Amino acid sequence: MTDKRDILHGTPLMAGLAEPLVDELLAICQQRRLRDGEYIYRQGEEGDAMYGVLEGKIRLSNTTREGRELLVMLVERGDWIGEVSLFDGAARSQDAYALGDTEVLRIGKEQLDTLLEARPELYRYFVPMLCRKLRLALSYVEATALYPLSARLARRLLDLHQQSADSELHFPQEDLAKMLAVSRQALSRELKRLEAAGAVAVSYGKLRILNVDLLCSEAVAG
Amino acid sequence: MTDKRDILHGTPLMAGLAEPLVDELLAICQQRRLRDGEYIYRQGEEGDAMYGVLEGKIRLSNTTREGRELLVMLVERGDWIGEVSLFDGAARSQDAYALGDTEVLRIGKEQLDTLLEARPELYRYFVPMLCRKLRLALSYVEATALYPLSARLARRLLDLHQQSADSELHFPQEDLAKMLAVSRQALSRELKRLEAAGAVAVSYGKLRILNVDLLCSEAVAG
DNA sequence: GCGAGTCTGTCATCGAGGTGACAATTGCCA
DNA sequence: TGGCAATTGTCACCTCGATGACAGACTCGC
Repeated sequence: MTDKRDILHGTPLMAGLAEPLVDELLAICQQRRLRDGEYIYRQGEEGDAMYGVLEGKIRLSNTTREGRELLVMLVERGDWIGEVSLFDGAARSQDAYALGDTEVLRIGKEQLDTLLEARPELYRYFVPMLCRKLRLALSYVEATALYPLSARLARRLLDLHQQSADSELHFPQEDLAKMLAVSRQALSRELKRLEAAGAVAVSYGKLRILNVDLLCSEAVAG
Repeated sequence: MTDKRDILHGTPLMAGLAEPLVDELLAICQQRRLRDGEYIYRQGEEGDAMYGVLEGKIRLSNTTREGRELLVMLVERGDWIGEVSLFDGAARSQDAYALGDTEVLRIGKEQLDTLLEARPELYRYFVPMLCRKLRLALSYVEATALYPLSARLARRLLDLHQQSADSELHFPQEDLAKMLAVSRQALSRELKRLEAAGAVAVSYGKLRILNVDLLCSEAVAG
């Protein structure tokens, strides 16, 4: 229970939420356990709830009819997803599914609406969260449109490095490729380049950031 | 003055704002006239105000050191920009400059903060606005990553068609190319294709949407 | 310790779209 | 009306990254 509490007013979103509000939020949360690969929602569905990650990871992705996939975001402990559909009433814009066994908090639309009605001051705590996501999305738009793979990779590595506050990134190159929407082969080539330059160390199923400054200079090289 | 009033609680954002709040917002707005090409702010600067368009257009764009430009958004009457930097305190993520003679409302950071302090219920009206921008940005990320130029163009034309509620789009192909971050030549070729198919009519400095259904089918074609 | 499945490195081939160049067209203004 | 700048159409050439194929490396479970 202190667990849930930490999630709610720790980490990025809802930071600084007043204690009584945390309680009221906790009161409308249901805890749910998901098995690896289990879907939370799918693109195009109605949005009936938002979810916060307690433990494990959630993949947010878009997939084309032909099966090409874009990994929009790896959602980790303390992040919330699905709130946009609750606010604007429009359909889910991505698929969301668990990566490994995962524990989430679920807040249903009705309960949230009721709480927001009673406590409109809660709205303000969603603002920083939306701003953060908007900035992230805009930076992806910019990077994809204007910079070559080498720079985009460096940027993304820096993002991931900062986000997880860990120099070890644990996922296959395939996933990183899907984040950048490039082929695994092209990604592998770029990683080798970065490794040769001493910026990262690549090994089976993970990679380590060695030199942040080097990555920064790669990130701006045109 | 009724003018400003209409902008504030008309069009997409802050719709449904209660009358007294509109008054208080109007009270902290300064009206400003901009000449063609005049910059409102530049990428990397501190954000000290947000702006709403009364008349004319604002271009939001990212530019690389080498001069390649991405036209993130054409901001029109009733839209607001620059609010994200006020909320999160981080730097401007795009350049913003007037396209033609333009009239804007400016709300300074201090005044907004004061008003938000006094009237925290105002926060909730920013939420739909942020959601809308986030969805738009995510749809661009998705489209750029997963779909070929032909589909992205069709989607963008549909977006612009809906946004301006006008079947005539008045800007050179060069601008449309910068929105999609492709070369003018490639865009021209695609437009010719669409014209041959009867979806649009292309002429000097403008184009007309003729067949929305046709564009829709282009938009999903892999 | 062995085999199956996963992950990584590398190659040849191909296509979408960038680049540079140039002609044709249109609008605008003197 | 004539000239100039902006816009558009089109072409040849090139580059980046996709694709498909395959071999080697690593893990994990039996």
